[in-house]
Amino acid sequence: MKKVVSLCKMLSDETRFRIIMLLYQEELCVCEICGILDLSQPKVSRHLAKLRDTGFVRDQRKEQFVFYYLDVTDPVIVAMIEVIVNNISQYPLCQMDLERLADKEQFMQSCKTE
Amino acid sequence: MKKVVSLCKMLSDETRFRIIMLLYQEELCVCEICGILDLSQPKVSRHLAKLRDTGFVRDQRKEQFVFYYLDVTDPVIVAMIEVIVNNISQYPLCQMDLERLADKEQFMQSCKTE
DNA sequence: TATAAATATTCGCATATGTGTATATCGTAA
DNA sequence: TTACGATATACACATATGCGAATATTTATA
Repeated sequence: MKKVVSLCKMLSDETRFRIIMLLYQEELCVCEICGILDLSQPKVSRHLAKLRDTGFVRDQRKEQFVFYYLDVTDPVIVAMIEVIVNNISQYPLCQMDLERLADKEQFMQSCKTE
Repeated sequence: MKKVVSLCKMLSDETRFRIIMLLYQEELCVCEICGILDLSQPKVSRHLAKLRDTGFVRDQRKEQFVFYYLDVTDPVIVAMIEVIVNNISQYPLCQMDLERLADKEQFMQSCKTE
């Protein structure tokens, strides 16, 4: 129960909500997330830290970048997230994020992943 | 999006989480909820007010009692709640609540619904 | 080794949140 | 109309949260 309530807390902030939806698609480094969401790096970084501390994402360094990826196994947690993912078309902001994700190279002015 | 994020905020407090699970079953008056959850009346009342203000429950007076009931129509919201409801067996505290709900007359020391 | 890019963390602050206790309100019954 | 039961609200307080700005840290590279 703690875990579901905790997931809900993570989803109850718009920025983290968007991050979780993005990471559901694929792992991303911090600067990619900043670029896609168009948010400041400290802001993104702090939310990622919170997601990591509560155990919903993990990070892995690759050369100069730190990649974050979803780490959810509990079926209820997964199902909750998937309800949203499967209805993402209802959330224009998130859908824009996904479009920017598809085109992410275009939004990386700070870092050059490629 | 605001709405789902807002639902998550409502679910991110254990007391409200339990209340939502109860009200998914049936409408209940404040003193029944207090009795089942074994929590103080002001605490329950304040959480119900928050749920009402965010539009997830409504209330209706019947004689001396105020009954609260879930008012969710958005399919995503419903689906999110049902994910939890359908897995309620994983959450002992909520399951106890449901057992007490089935037996609710037994826990009404303050008010006498019957 | 010095520098720059990527990321994390600290600080100061404003606001939000949850709680117990006490009190107010409202409807019902006497 | 008074009293009581049911519910809502106010108050005071402690803690949590989110944020921008600045700074620290880490890694790769010149």
